[in-house]
Amino acid sequence: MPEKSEKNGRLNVIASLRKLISEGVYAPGERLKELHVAERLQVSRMPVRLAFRTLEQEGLLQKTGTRGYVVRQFSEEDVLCAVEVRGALEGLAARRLAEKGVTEEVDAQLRDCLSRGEALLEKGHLVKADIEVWATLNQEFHRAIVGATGSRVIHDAIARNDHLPFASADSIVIDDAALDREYGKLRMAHAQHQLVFQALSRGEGARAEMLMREHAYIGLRYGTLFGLGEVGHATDAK
Amino acid sequence: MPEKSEKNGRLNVIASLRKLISEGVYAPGERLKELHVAERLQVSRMPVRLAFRTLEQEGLLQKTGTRGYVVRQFSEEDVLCAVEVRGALEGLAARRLAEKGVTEEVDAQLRDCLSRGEALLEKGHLVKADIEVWATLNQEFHRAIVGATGSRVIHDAIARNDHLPFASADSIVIDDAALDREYGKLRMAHAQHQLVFQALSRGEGARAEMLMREHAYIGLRYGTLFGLGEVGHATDAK
DNA sequence: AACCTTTACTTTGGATCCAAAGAACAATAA
DNA sequence: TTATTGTTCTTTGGATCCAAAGTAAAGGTT
Repeated sequence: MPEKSEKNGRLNVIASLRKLISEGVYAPGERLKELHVAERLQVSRMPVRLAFRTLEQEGLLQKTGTRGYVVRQFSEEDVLCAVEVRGALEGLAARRLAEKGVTEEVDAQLRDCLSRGEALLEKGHLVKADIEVWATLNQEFHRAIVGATGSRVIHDAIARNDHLPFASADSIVIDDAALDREYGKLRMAHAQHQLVFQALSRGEGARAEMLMREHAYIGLRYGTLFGLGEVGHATDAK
Repeated sequence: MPEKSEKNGRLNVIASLRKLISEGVYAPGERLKELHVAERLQVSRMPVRLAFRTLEQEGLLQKTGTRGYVVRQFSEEDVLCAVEVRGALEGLAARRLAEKGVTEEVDAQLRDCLSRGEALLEKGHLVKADIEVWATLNQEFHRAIVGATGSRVIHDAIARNDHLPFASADSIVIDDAALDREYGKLRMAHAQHQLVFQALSRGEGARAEMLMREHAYIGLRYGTLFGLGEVGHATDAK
């Protein structure tokens, strides 16, 4: 049972349902009934209906022709496509930012992200908590760039495509081998961030775009990056 | 008062509201109240609430911090961004299709669109009805390409970004000068379609992508294309 | 007279009730 | 025995009611 918001004691039905789906409680392909979900979340059917509609537009649910919703299932190709879509859009954002010029504030933000990433790398290895640190860091870096373009249209377009279940970092299994892989992936991602930052600073729009598009592929599990096997979950949040 | 659906006598609240907004009945920046809209459309507040949520995700409405929704207003830069977003995504679709290879069925579809475009051009001038013919034709061409990629993820990403009010062709003023401009624009668009088709047929992915991205800009009013003045409405639907 | 507090009203979000559409099942006829 | 039709039940969509939160206004106090 998901916890309610402290602020008003209300349950965020959308978030809860999204969680249930990404946890696999509602399996891909499964039919979702309003009443069933409502009872499970202890709310009435109305907020569930609203949530269904939202999640449909996010792409998590699919309206069946006749009636009702079904949990959408994603193929490996879907994952790759989602990554490419994100790359295309963030690439667009990067190009615009480079052409527009990086303000001092954004420059400082990005530099901060990079130095924090540097600090993480210097330790030479990762512990479990570092994963979360990196996720936040990475998110900040990307958000800063997208935000700095100043275009809500682009920002929203990216946000709208960032709801697929494999875009969450929750499902990483953390053992030593995984930490090693993560470390390698982190090194790569950090290097790419540096390059993107360089291109942005120099105002090299086309290069910034290209680098950002390439960078998106790191969302696929590192180690399977070049073979594209086993791409069930990406870990490069946002 | 919008007409109800013949099928079940029900009113499509989302479509009606979208129409009201694009017609300017609800002006950009205006606060939208559930009750007010409900009374205007002669429905209860519930479907309006559903519609608000949908239209918010489409980007037509904006949730204000405190409460309520506001009709979103789009700047000229927003229009340009939306065009570039579409270009980026359709470019992606075109590249994928080229790399995957065009099936005979899709090849036939595209050829059909091209020959119908050719027929339209051969007349040497346009009449009012031709505008609609071209709009359909153009839509078919783009839909065929996006559909042929076989990726719902990409398809949906494009669909989600195709709801902005300026993406509709309704607002073209049709006088002789406008028809002349449309004819010129049509020639250009047709030529671009031909090039895209060529690249697709040859399996030239990068080129197809580039051409498609460029083609997106024709969504801005032709004649103001190079100066980017007066870009309030685009006419290249879908 | 200005500011703070309290109260009333506006507006949104949630719950329950009702109607209609679709699906499943059963019964009857061929 | 199978197919078709009618009936019942499930499930969704809409309407109305209720509660809570936020806003505005009015009155009191300093």
